[in-house]
Amino acid sequence: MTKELSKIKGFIPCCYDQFSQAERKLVIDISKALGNEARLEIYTFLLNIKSCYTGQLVDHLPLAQSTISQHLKVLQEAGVIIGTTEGKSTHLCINHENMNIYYQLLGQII
Amino acid sequence: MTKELSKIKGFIPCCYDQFSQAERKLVIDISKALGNEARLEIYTFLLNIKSCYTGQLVDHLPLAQSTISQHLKVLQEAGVIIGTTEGKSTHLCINHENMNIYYQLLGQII
DNA sequence: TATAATAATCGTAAAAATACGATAGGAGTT
DNA sequence: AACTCCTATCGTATTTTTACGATTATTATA
Repeated sequence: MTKELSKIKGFIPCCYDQFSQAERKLVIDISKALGNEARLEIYTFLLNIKSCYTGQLVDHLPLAQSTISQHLKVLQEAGVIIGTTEGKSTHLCINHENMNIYYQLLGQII
Repeated sequence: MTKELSKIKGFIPCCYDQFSQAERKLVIDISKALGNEARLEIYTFLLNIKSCYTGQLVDHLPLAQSTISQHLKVLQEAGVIIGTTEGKSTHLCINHENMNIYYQLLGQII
C-alpha cells in the first residue's frame, strides 16, 4: 500500500474502537519487525543471552555486517530492542517495556 | 533475505531451543500477516463483527476488491482467518485456535 | 599521529510486497 | 440459456524490503 489507509479520505478504521493511532502503529511495527526470519533470530538470540554486542550477531548469523546493521535499525525503530553505544561497539538488549506493551495490546485482539 | 536462513550451511538458529521449525514458521507468518495496516484492519474488523462476507470488507476498506482478495489470501495462508465458500460468497472468520497458539508461542519469548 | 577495530551508512541490485484494472469462474436468478 | 452477483486470479506497475560490498565515522590502541 502506497498511502497509509488513515490518510485516505473516508476511511474509518474499526479498530479505533480498540487502539489509538499510536497503539496501532506499535502493533504493526513490532509485528512487521518480528515477521522476518533474521530479525526473529536476532530477537531470540538476544533473549537467550540477555544482551550482546553487534559483533556477536555478525558471528552468529550468516549475513553481512551491513545487513545485520540494517535489521538492527528496524528492530530499534520498531522499539523491539535498545542499542547503546559503548566505546567502539554497540550494546544491544531487548526493550522489555515495549514488548510487554505489545503483548498486552495483542492480548486485546486475540 | 533470498534464501531461508535454515537452509544456509552452518547456520544454527538459537531459537531452536524454544521453537520447532513449524512453530517458528507460524510465528513469522502470523507476525508478517498482522504487520500490515490493511490486514490488521481486516483482522480487527472481523474480530468486532465476529464474521462477515468478503463484500463487507470491500465496502469497508478503501481498496480494490482484488487487493482485498489478495490480503485475505495472505491471512488465510498464515492461518489467521478461515474462509468458507457459501454459495456465491465467501464467509470469513478468525482462526481462533491458531491465534491462541500464536499468542501462546509469543508469550514464551516476551 | 598512525593503525586497528567496530559499527553505521551509502549506493545499488535483486526479490518480494502491494496495488490496480481486467478477466475468469462458479453460484444463484430470470 | 442468458444474466447477474460475488470472489478469485491474471498481468502488470510501483514501491518496499532485503542483501551485499564499499566507504565513512568514531573509538581504542600502538
